[in-house]
Amino acid sequence: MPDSRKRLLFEKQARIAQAIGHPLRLEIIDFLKNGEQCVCDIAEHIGAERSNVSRHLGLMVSAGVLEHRKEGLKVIYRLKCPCILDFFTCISSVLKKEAKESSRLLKVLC
Amino acid sequence: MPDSRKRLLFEKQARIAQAIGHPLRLEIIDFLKNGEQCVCDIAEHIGAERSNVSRHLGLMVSAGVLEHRKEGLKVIYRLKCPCILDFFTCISSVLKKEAKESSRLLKVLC
DNA sequence: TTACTATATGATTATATACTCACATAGTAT
DNA sequence: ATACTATGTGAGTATATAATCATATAGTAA
Repeated sequence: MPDSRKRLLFEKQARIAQAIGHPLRLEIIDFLKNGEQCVCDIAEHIGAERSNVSRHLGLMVSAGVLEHRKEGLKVIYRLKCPCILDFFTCISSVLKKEAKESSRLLKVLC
Repeated sequence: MPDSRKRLLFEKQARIAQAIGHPLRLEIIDFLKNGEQCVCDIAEHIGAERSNVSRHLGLMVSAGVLEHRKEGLKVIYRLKCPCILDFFTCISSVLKKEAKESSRLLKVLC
């Protein structure tokens, strides 16, 4: 793979990682794992302003993480690919590794 | 799980996702998958300023993605957990999904 | 000691992101 | 038509991030 193409790929990948790299957005993704939801229900669930939630949703759509459809007045968002949930598994491995280290350190100190 | 604890978890997870959400940092992680490297070799490989690379590395260490050790003058960085590489698999799934859609759209247009 | 190398970091600037408020739009209901 | 609701977006502000340059530190070698 040529260098310029590789760089473009890293940029695309970074965009996706960035799109999920925010606590509210992760909470939204976690909420949507059980099925599609409209903006106002998402906003209520995570306890944030609708306009703010709307922006976060737009960002995730443009990053290719979510997709949406209209239903009357409401706009319904859903995960574009359930594979995005693998992120949680992957992140958990990193956090577990960290937690193990902390507990090991704690044992040495006590 | 109580709400405050859940929020804290999302923040920790977001920090990790953010730590890999940058093209240069992804390139560094990709470079380190084959083994540990010192700062200057990393900087040369990705073609960026050492001071800049040093900051990116520090950021990833504090997010728990990398760890480092000293060896003489050099500081050697490595992946703290190879599981971070699963991110690439996960991201690829999202990108593939997107690519499939684009090609389907293209077929309709031509 | 001095000279050199690798790395980290303070200070600065530029840019990006997050959030809020106010308003516009679109659909629904009366 | 008016009134209402859900959503999106412009404008502004605050904060975070990225990059660069200059400098400091730490180890090496002469």
